[in-house]
Amino acid sequence: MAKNKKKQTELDKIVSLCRRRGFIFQSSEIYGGLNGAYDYGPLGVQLKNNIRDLWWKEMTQMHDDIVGLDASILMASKVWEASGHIKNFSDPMVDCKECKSRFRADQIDLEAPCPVCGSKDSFTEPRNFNLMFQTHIGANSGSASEIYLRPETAQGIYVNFRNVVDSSRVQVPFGIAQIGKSFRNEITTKNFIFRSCEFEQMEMQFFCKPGDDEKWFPYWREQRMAFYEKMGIRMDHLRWHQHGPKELAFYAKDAYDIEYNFVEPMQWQELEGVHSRTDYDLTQHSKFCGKQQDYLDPVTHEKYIPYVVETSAGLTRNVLMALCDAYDEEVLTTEKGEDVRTVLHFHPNLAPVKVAVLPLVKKDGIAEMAKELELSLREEFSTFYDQGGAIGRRYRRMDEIGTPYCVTVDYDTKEDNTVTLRFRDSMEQVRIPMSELVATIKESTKNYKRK
RNA sequence: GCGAAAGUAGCUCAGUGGUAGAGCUCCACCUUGCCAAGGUGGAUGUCGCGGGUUCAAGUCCCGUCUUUCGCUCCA
Repeated sequence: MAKNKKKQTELDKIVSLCRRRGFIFQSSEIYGGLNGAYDYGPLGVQLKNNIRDLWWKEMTQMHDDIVGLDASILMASKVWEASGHIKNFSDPMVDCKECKSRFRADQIDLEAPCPVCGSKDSFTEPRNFNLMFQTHIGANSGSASEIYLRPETAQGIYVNFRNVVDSSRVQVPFGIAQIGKSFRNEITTKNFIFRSCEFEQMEMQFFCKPGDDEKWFPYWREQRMAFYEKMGIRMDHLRWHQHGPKELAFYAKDAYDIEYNFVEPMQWQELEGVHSRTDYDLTQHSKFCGKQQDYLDPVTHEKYIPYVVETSAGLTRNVLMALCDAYDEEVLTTEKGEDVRTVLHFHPNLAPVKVAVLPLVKKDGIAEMAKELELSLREEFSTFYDQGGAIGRRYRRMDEIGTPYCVTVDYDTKEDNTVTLRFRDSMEQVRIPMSELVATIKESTKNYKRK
């Protein structure tokens, strides 16, 4: 009978909103659901695509020293041997038979008593947990055909380093950007889409001369943080976390994470990593494939294996961050009493629906006029037309999915071709000629500042 | 994967072995001249899934899947 009466956390509310309004659903829900996998609904996929497009534009279009790539998810198993994933992603684990606690075999003394319950000789034999998804390529399932779904996108870039250098007329220093899915057999999935088995990464590997990484590493840290400011994220919710010696991966020279202060109960969690990876990856691939993955400087004729500065952001995590950052419940005092307005303060560039067109009433040709206006705006913006229910109710529905602009057509529109433009954050409205709508919305988007 | 708790309409929940419920949402029509909750009508469920006990199971038992919290891990 003891019901789960724990109060709903901020994250619970966001999960609920995502489901209710069609942002994010659990995978395979009609079959009871699949742990750690999520489906993006009509609004969710648009939000995700908007973030993805902003990142891609920022990294490739705005930096002429970065080129794009889309590598295959399936790669030769040798890639993962070279990268160290096969060795390092298989953590041998032991369980205590008494208290059922689980430990990494390499992190505890197997001869000592269990650190949790103190039982002696209670550990199971170490067992491997490979965090990489494994499958077989080809019809035969022999060990020769064993293959993995990539656990990170970075290796797809490293193994194409020579291809890009040989075909693109790029010169070091330059970067390769890639967006794509990665897969990890996480033991525990947690916090909604924050950690899932299938996730999307937005990565850029910047190749530079050894030593120059000292310059590029701070440069990219600054660039990446500036990106979030452009996205309209509240900057007091972002911070840097530098990896201490113990956190640092064995190959990394230095590593910073951008952390975001997610809503309760998550708080500060990693959003993106900016890591200095030295020549580790290219050196490893040189060894394993037998071909030097090096670079010949056409000017100085120096030959070297470049150092790498990596920016690696989770697209999936960015979606959750955008939702958390935007989510707000405003208490409004109206004539009818107190009213709570749920609103997503997305930057207009992120909002899945940018402009809603609403007829004030359905009759007297108002609806037809509004529909026509909506059609004319489609070329410029993602639009939504809604004629159902009271006008205030329709505004609130748009607030809840983060639509920044609502355009209302009324009787005056028939007379003088003006419409009301209503702003989501301030709830203010201005009366403008229809002909100025596109320019006004674009201008407002450009100057958008999160309250 | 281990331990604990939970799963009933799109959402929040009531229903303690005897015909499946409420409020909100949603849809249609009316009303509505700019910020939710006005009127009338309507739709929605293999009570997570599978098995068992019983004349009878949403309710009791077992398994399973999912969710939440801890352990472990992490872009």
